This record gives sequence, structure tokens and C-alpha cells, in this order.
Amino acid sequence: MPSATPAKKPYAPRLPAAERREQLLDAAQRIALERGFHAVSVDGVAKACGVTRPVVYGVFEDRTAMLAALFARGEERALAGLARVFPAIPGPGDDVDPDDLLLQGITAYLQTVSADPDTWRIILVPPEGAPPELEQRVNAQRRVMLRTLRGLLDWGLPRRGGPPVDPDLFARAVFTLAEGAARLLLVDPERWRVEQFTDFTRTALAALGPGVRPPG
Amino acid sequence: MPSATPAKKPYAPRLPAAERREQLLDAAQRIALERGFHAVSVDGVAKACGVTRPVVYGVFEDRTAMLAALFARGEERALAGLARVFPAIPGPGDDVDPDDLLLQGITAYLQTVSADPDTWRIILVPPEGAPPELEQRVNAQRRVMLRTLRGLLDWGLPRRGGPPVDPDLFARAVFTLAEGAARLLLVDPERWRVEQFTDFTRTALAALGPGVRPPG
DNA sequence: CTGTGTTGCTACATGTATGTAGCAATGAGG
DNA sequence: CCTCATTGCTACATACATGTAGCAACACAG
Repeated sequence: MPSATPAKKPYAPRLPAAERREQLLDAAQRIALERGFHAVSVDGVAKACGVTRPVVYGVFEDRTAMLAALFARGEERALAGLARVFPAIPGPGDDVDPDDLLLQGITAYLQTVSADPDTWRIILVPPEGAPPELEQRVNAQRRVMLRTLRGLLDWGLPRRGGPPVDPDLFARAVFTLAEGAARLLLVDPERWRVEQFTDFTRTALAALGPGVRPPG
Repeated sequence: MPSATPAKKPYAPRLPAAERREQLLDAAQRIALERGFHAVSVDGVAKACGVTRPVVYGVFEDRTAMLAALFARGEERALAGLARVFPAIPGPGDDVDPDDLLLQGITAYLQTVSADPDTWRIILVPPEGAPPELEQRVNAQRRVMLRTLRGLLDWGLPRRGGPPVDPDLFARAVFTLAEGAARLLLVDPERWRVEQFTDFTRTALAALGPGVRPPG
């Protein structure tokens, strides 16, 4: 019969620093998604790993550094996925339909988001209490993506003809709608499928202006 | 950072409860917009009004109630402005162009937002640290607006002809784009004008499908 | 001038999270 | 079996915001 008085914590399994670090970041991300960033306390993350606070401070300078590491890891993963979304601008010899290019880009984006939902939830549906650094990092990448998209549209819009839309606003609209679709996929994955959005996009593009080039 | 309230140590001007309440809410909103909701502490709000904490507790039950009051006031103001945005669904006798209806609604929405930017910044660009209750209230109103918009589109889409778009997704797309435009107006009012978005919308609508009904 | 209630202030008690110092357990190598 | 660097734990000190109790100043009625 164990004496109940001391109530000492049994030793948690010992891990090398690198593994512990990943485990802590996984826990921090899970807590952030489930209960918001305010719940991502050093103590909370430690407890979630069955460990105490000093262990966390052995890996990260402080709470801010821990969150920064979480964002850095997320950014890295997101950018790795995005590499396939933006195609290179086709050269003069290439025979590419601008509408197909856009449609494939959007599809690739939505599939990328669906393939790593937790990473993208942090970015596109940030949980309560997200520190300002997160929004700054995300917005910085948004600007990069928007510029890239704008470059592709500057190539594609004159080639497909169609209405004389403001290319800047058109780029922003496409971007906003793509993120909106991604949010729906992330928030209610049971209800939405990537194809619904690609179908909608295809219909909308077909209806816009002179339409898709005739095949052949 | 001007403190705007010189009287610190000596007695602050005495105010009746109702006036004090408005003053405290104004201060809370200003702090939230400038430094985020985490800076909206009972102490911070009190200091901003040149007053001490117990004065705040004399008006609001606690910090949560103070924020709830701020959100309630903002919701009230926003809904008052929105009353003019959504027109009634035209009857069989009325001769209304669906595209005009949509264009006027979007214009009215963007003008409403521009007319009371601070209220709408809380809603559309919530500062850091916003409590979950805010998002819940805003999302509840979003659902109402989306349903209303959907009703109007169910009336208008068959009347204007055009591509066979999914009406639900189309309503969401319009809503998302309108909020995106409003965000641009709020975040960078120097750069953006309502007309840029109405022009864009007009061009896009004109390009979509069979186009505007011929006049006459 | 002088009561008298209202409004605001000082001071305290509490709760929660951060970050640190020093001790204890573990387990691989001799 | 013993050594000892590594890893984790207990306990403390600190900071900050909340919420409360009781006192002090003001303004107006008489």
C-alpha cells in the first residue's frame, strides 16, 4: 500500500534535446488549436508532455521564443508545400492556357492546405490570443504570394482577353477567394471538397470575358 | 503616445454613471485599436480616463462585462448602419435590375464601413487578443447577412441569366470579396476609395454571363 | 456654514503565470 | 558495482492584473 503523503511526480522518460523540442512544439501547436494561444503557457506545454517547466526552459529561452519556434516551423512547412503552387511564368515558346494555369494553381493551393490542415489552421484561422508576430510573418508571406500572383496575371490576362479589369484588384480578389475557400476547407472539412471550388472557378473563368481558348 | 488626461493624482472630474460609462467604453475601444485587447485592462481603461480601478468596477461588473458592453455597443452601431445595405426582395411588379441591386448593396456596405471605421475595425480587423465572444457575435451576424444575401441572389441570379454558378458559393464569394474590400478600406484608407471597388464590381458583373439587361 | 450622500482614492488580498536556483534521479561507461 | 554527466524535479522569488474594503474629498441642500 503506497503512502499517499509525498505525492511526488514520477520521472518522465528522458529525451535528448532535439526530440524533446519537437515534442514540445507539437504539444504547443495542439494546445493552440484546441484552446487558443492563451492556453499555450510554459506550464501547460510542459504538463502536456508529462514534464515540468524547467525542462521547457532548458529547450527554449522563454515563452516568446517557444512560440517563435512554433511559427518558424509552421512557416517552413507551409512554404515547402507552396513551392508547387506557383508555376514559373511560361516562356514565349510554351503553349499554356492562362485559365488552366490559374485553375491548376488554385487546385494545388487547396490541396496543399488540405494535406497539412493543422499547419494551415494556425496561418488561416489563427486561434484566439495569437501574438502579433504571427500576423506579421503571415502578412509578409502574403505580400510575397500576392506579388507572385500578380506577375502571373500580368502574363496571363492580356493573353486570354476578357474584361478590362484592374489587374491589381483582380489579383487581390483571386487571392482573397482562394484563402476564403481554404478557410472553409479547414473549418468544415466534412462539408467541403476541393472539387467544389475548382468547379466553381472553372465555371467563373469560362463565363468571364471571351472565355477559354477553343481546343486544337 | 499622448496620455490626453493630465489630471492624475488630484481628484478627477466627477461624472454621472451614464457619461462615465460612455467615456470608459470610448477609452476601451481606443486602447483596443491602438494596442490590442490585451492592453484593455481595467487599470488601463481607468488610467486612460484619469480615474482609478474602483471607478470602473462601479460601472461594470468586471472586465468581461466591460468588453461585452463594448461589443454590444459596436454591434448596435454596425447593425444600424447595415439596415440600408440589404434591400427588400423586389416584388413581381417592380422593375429592378439584379446587377444594379447588387452593385448598390456593395456600394452601400462599403460606404457604411467607411463612415464608422473604428466600429468596423473591431469587427473586420479585430485587434490582437480579442476574446472569443467577439468572434462568436460577429460570426452569428455574418450568418444572418449571408442568408439575406443568398435570398437576394436566389431572386436575382435566374433573372439575369449568366453562367450556372453554385448559388451558395456565389453568395459566399460576393460576401468574402465585400469584406475583403472593406478591410482594405479600413487598413489603408489613404490608398483605397469606394469607387475603385464599385468600378471593379461593375466591370466584373458586366463581363459575367449575358450581361446587363438592355435598357428600355 | 454645515450636514450628508455621492464619487473617487489608497491599500490590501488573491490568483495565476513567469523565470530561476539548487537538488535528485537516471543510466551509460569504466 | 561505482562514477558522473545528463536530464528532470521541487521550491522559491517575482510580476502583474483582478477584485474588494474602507477612507477621503467634493458639491449641494438647508
